[in-house]
Amino acid sequence: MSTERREPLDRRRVADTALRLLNEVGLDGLTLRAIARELDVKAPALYWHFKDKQALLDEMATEMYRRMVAGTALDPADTWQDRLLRANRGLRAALLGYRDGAKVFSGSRFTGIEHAGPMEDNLRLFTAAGFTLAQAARALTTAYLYTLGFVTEEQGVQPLPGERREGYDMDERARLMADFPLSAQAGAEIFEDYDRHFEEGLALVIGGIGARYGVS
Amino acid sequence: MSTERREPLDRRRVADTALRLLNEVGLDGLTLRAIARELDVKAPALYWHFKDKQALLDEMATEMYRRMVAGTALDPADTWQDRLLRANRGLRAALLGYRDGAKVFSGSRFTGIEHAGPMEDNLRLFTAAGFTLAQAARALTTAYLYTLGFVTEEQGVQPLPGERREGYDMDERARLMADFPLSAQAGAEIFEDYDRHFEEGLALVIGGIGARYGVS
DNA sequence: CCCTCTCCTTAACGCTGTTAAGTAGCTCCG
DNA sequence: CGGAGCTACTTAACAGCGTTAAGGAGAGGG
Repeated sequence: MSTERREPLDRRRVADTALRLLNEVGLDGLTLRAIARELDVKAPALYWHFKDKQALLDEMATEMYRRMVAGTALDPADTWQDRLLRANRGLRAALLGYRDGAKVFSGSRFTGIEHAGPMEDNLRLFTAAGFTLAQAARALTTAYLYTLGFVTEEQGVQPLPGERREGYDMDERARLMADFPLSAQAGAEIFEDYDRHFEEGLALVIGGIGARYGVS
Repeated sequence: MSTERREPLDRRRVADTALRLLNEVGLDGLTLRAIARELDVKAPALYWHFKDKQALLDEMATEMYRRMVAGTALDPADTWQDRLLRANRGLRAALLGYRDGAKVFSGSRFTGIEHAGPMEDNLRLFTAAGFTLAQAARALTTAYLYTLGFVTEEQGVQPLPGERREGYDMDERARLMADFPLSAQAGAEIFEDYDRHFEEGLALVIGGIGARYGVS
C-alpha cells in the first residue's frame, strides 16, 4: 500500500487536527479514535504526545488562544476602553470559531505561559491609565468572565453561527409564557441578535469600570 | 431478604439523589449506574423516568434553580441594585453548593417554566424603576452571565469551598512568571478570596447599568 | 552488527450510556 | 374470580469510550 512515510506527529499538529474535527463533530463526537483516524494513526499513538485526553484539550485551548492573539490586532495606543472592547470582541470571535469553543476553552488550562505576555501588556496599559494593579486585574477579569459566560450561553443555543440547536422554538415558548408577558417579550429578543446583545453587555461592564474606578 | 417494598421513584427523587451524589463524586463520577445504586435500583430503571442522561441533568439543574429561589429571600421593596445583588449572590451560592454546579447548570435547560415567575418579577421591578424592557433584560442577563462565568472559573480552581484542585501551585507560578511582574502579582491575588472578587465584579456591572441607563 | 531511542500498532480492559426483552405486582373490567 | 393491561422495574447485551500493556519497525550511533 502507501509506501509514503508520514511525518511524525507533534502536539501542535494533533491539536490542529482536533480543532478542525471539533467543528464537524462537536465536543461529544471528538473521540480519540476519531482524531487518530483523521491523523492516519491509531488512538493509542496519541498517548505518546499527551498523557491523557485532557492534556490534548488543554493544548487545543492553548492553540485557540494563540490564534486569538494572532487574529486580534492590539494597538499600543489604545485607550483602556478600546483595549477591553478589542480584546473581548477578539475572544468572542475566537470562541465562536469553534463548535463548543467556549466549553473547550473554559474547561481547560493553558499548557505554557504564553498568555502571560498579552496579560502583562494589558495590565501595563491599565496601570498607565491610572488604575491600581488590583483595579486593573478586576476590570480585565470581570470583562473576561462576562464574555466567557456570554459565549457559553450563546453556543448552547447556537453551536455555530448560523446553526440553531433544536428545542428553541419561539412560538411554543410564547404560548407557554402567556402568563408572563414581560418575560415572553424579553425572551423573544434575548434569543436573537447575539452580536448586538454582546456589545451592549460589554458596554455595561466597561461603563461600570469607568464609573467605579473614576478613570476615563 | 428485604420484603420491604420501595416507593416507586419519580423524577424529583432521582434528581435529588443525583445532586447529593454529585457532591461526593463530581460530574465525571456521576454515572447512571452510580445514581441507580444509590436509589437501590438498576441503571436502566432510570430510563423509565428520563429519556436520557441529559434529561436527568436538566431536572437536576431545575432542582438547583428551585432551591436557589427557595433560599434567596427577595424583598418586593428592593431597589434594582439590591435585587441584582441578592439575586446574583443567591445564584452563586446555589451553584457553589454543588461540585461542578456551574457546569451542570450552564450545560442544561430547565424542564418547565417555573423560572418565568421570578424572571417576570425581576423585569417588573426593573421596568417600574424606569428601565425600558430591553434595558431591564440586558441588565439582568449581563449580571447573570457574569456570575455564571465567574463561578465556572471559580469551580475550575476550587471544586467545593475549601477544597483546591491540584496544579495551582502559587510558588511555581510565581517562578514561571518572573518576567511578567504585573501578571505575577495580579495572579497571586486573582486566585484567592473569590468572595471579595465576585462582589467587586458584580459592583462593576451594577455600576455600569446605572451609569449607562441613567437610572439610580 | 547490535543497541537504543523514537514513534507507532495490536490487543485488551473496565466502564459508559443506551436498547430490547421479559416480568412482578397492581388495578380494572366482564 | 380471572384475565387483560398498565406501571415500574430487571436481566442481558451492545457499541463505543478512555486508557494501559506489550511489542515492533525504523533510524542513528558505537
